[in-house]
Amino acid sequence: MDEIVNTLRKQFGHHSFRPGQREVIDDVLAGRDVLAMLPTGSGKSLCYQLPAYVRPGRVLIVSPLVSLMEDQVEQLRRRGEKRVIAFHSLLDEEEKGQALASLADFRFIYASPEMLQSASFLAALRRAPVSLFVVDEAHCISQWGYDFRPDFLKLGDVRRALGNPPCLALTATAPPQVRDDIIRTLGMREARRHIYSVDRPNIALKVEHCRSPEEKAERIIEYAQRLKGPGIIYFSSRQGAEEIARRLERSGAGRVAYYHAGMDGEQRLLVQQQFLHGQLDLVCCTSAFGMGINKENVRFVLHFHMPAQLEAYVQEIGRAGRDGAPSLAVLFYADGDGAMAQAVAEAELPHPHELREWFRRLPEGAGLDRFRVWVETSRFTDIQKRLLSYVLEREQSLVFGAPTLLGERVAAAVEERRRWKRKKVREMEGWVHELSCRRSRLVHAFGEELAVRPDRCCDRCGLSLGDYVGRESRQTAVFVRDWREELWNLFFGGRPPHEAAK
DNA sequence: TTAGGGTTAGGGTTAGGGTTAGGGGCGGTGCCTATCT
Repeated sequence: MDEIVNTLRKQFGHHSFRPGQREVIDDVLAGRDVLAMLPTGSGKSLCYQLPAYVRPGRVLIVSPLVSLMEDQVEQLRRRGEKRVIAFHSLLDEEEKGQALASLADFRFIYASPEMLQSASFLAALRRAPVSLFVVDEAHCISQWGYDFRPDFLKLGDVRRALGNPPCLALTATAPPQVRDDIIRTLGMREARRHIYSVDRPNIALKVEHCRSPEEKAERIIEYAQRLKGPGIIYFSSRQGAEEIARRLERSGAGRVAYYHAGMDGEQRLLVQQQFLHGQLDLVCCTSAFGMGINKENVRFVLHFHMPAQLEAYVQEIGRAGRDGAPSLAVLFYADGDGAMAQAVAEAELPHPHELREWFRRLPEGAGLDRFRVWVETSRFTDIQKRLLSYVLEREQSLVFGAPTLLGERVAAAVEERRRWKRKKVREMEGWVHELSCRRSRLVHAFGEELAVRPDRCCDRCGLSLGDYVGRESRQTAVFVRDWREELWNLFFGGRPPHEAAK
């Protein structure tokens, strides 16, 4: 038996690979740069975890969310791996110092792109060389890097600073343009691409046109009351999510909660845990409820608002039906939703005239440091400031003595981003107004042709909702457990021994 | 002599009151660090 299969059994307790894993692992072990697009729930993390047991050296995993890093660390520790650490802001100074001093002892090092901008962290990584550079959820490079979190775009420089170790980029949803962008940004050479379909045949697709937001609200409540749960309802505003959650609760649609980034961390964690453990039927949320929500049996995903791009839509409906059972995705659309999606998407981009005006007022002959101070003290929003700082840094080669020229450059970069976002919204709207099969249109946007059309495909192919209706599994009251049982479950999982014997 | 009640100081934790800036509904996504009663 070969060494790789042996490691799979010994370390992970599996007897065979899922589609794609073996091919990716072989290329990683051969030291090639790899871009892997594997469907959600296909075991992407195995693609870098297994090679770490076959080859010596350290694996650096760049991850977009602290909660994702923590999940992975916990999973590895449960499997008996002690040589694992996550670097993020929740680590206190002492822990951080100790870990930096003994970095060479770790096998898996998780970090955010922001942390990788820290000079001391990079220096420690250079002393304890990285043998594999992994970027998890690599589509964030394109989706967030150009405005929201520019440090994603600096990952190529980070990799270079670490001596260009082999690179593995992992994602579940990246259209061809985004794949090229990931490869370019990370400076991958002759990258092997392992691309699997984004299509999820067990999720039926439907769009409902409504005349007004109120009509949408009523329809959503009707659906939520009748459909088999559990389900997720997405909104583009926090207020909308809270409001509909309250109406749903009053209407007796089951156990409902809302979730968005405006809540404190503890509340968010509680809702997430309750949903995961089957104590909630419905979550009304913004896009904050996303990565890291791994629940097998979500039966439907509804959209009150249209997301600003197809990739986001695919990611959000992809939280349904991970167990493979029939599931439903319905998007509710009213005139003007496209404009809202655009407004939300563009809010973080500064207006071109505002930008030109700001640059016009700057004195001539200043260096990068002074520009930084001006950006900090300007009236742009925090996110706009970050975008400005990034573009300024990128244009360093330009003569800083000519603010108007620099202003034109920055304004042009921002305009390009605005055009890209508009194109994305138009593509999403095009899908909403599609007259023939929605599934083929969706996979087409990802550069695929639809091979097999499932029986329950989409509303354009004739879809009966009867299969998704029924509430027999829905509980009406919250099941309150004994506190001893609750505590036991929190600490050890399951029920206490004397309870289990009953 | 001893059990039991009361008092006090000191350490640790948490909830929420107080202060400030900026003024009109207007949307979403998260890292990080350094400050506070």
